[in-house]
Amino acid sequence: MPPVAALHRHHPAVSPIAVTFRPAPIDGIAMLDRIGTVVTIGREEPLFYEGDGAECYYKVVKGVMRGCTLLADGRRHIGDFFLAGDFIGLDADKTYPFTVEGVTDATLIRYSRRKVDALAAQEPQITKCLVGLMRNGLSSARQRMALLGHMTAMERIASFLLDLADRGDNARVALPMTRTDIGDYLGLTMETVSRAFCQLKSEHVIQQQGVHEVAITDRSALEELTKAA
Amino acid sequence: MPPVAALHRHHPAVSPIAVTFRPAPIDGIAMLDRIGTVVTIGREEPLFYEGDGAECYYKVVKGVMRGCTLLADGRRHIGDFFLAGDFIGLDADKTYPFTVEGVTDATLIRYSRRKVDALAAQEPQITKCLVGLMRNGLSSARQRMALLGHMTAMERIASFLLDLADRGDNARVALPMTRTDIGDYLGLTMETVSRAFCQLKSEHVIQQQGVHEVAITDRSALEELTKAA
DNA sequence: CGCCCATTTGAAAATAATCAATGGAAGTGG
DNA sequence: CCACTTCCATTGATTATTTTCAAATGGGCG
Repeated sequence: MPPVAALHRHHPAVSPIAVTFRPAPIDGIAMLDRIGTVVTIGREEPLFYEGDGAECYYKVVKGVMRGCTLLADGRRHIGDFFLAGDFIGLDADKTYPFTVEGVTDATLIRYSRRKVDALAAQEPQITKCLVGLMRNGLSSARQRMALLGHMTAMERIASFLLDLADRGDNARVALPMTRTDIGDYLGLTMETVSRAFCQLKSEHVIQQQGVHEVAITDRSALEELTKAA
Repeated sequence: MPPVAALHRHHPAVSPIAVTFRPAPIDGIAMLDRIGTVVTIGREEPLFYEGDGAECYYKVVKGVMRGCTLLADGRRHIGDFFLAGDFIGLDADKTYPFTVEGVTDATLIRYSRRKVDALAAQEPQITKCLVGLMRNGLSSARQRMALLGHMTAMERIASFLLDLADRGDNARVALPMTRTDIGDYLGLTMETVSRAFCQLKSEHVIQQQGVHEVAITDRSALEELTKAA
């Protein structure tokens, strides 16, 4: 149930307070898009590195990105997968706290933070909107902590699949990332991830169309597995 | 290294933009305090429950609070310990996403959200301040995910102790919460927590003055143990 | 002073990690 | 277009860590 990616979900349209007359109420994100520019990133290509000056926000339009940090002992932690609609960088202070790379080829919109701040100063809707996105990020972070702290391998995988299912073609789930990526995201090894998938397959809960796509054939069974959270 | 509690740290004084003349620049939090009221909570007493309408923010003045959720299988997850200076409820949308209870007797300041919003509409500093606090929350949530996903029991305990040490009397650490609380916070069982403490004690890394206070005698050893993150 | 609850300690069981080898798919270069 | 190479995924066996179950200890509070 914990949403896969943090800073997304255009939350239920902000109530349009008509301070000045305007042809139609404009959503905060729509306003942002006016100052955005398009960026494309290739598979395994970095968008920015941990420690880089955080000068921009990004929104994923197409493809999947991952945010990861290298731990002191060489292990890699994936903090988030960013799917279409997700925002990247809202939580950065002066510098980005993690590296972001393309899991697939991807298209993003880049928003200069300077410009966003300027716009936000005029349009309180923008700020409201960004704060809402951050709230969502905190909410999903909280759920993921419960997952990482208290769930078994199978429960984590089940949650992960349901999250992805809820964000796309319910039932047909794309898994563009590697098993290692999934492991680094869920706090498991690649082998454990693989075994969990195989078990779900053998129990006819999912079907696999190649390694990077699964069909959920028994959603309720998956939901049962996440009952721990 | 992951900060124990999320929404705190009066961040480096916001640059005072003198829009109108004012005797002295007033920090966002100081402005907030004017509309706050004091609340006291006893040990094991709830401040609010998960699902309650989120009508207030709180700041801890004295004592320790915990934010917890009950998982579907009966297990309990502690999302955060809130220490003096920490804010509670900033991440709530319509309702509080977790129950908050006193670990010790505690004193808090309650801020009506309605009033805060009204004040924030006039004073952009307030919003900046709140956004900064949320950013800190996201930052610590991220670090805690890495901890829960990738660290061993001993590494988690070491991180936890260092976090607490960094927030108080460096070296003399108060542990008002039970071993079970710590376990529910770190994703471990009470027994594992106890064993880790005992091992640290036997290795002369810490000393115990009763169950609820430890003295760090070898900080660098603790830091070494967290090298995984 | 005695009871109760949290903590500590011990032993057994379960879960996931690690080590190791095989299988397969995608991409490269001839 | 095919063969080769490389990387990723799967599978198996073993090991390590943590949980679970159980019992004993000890401190704090009435």
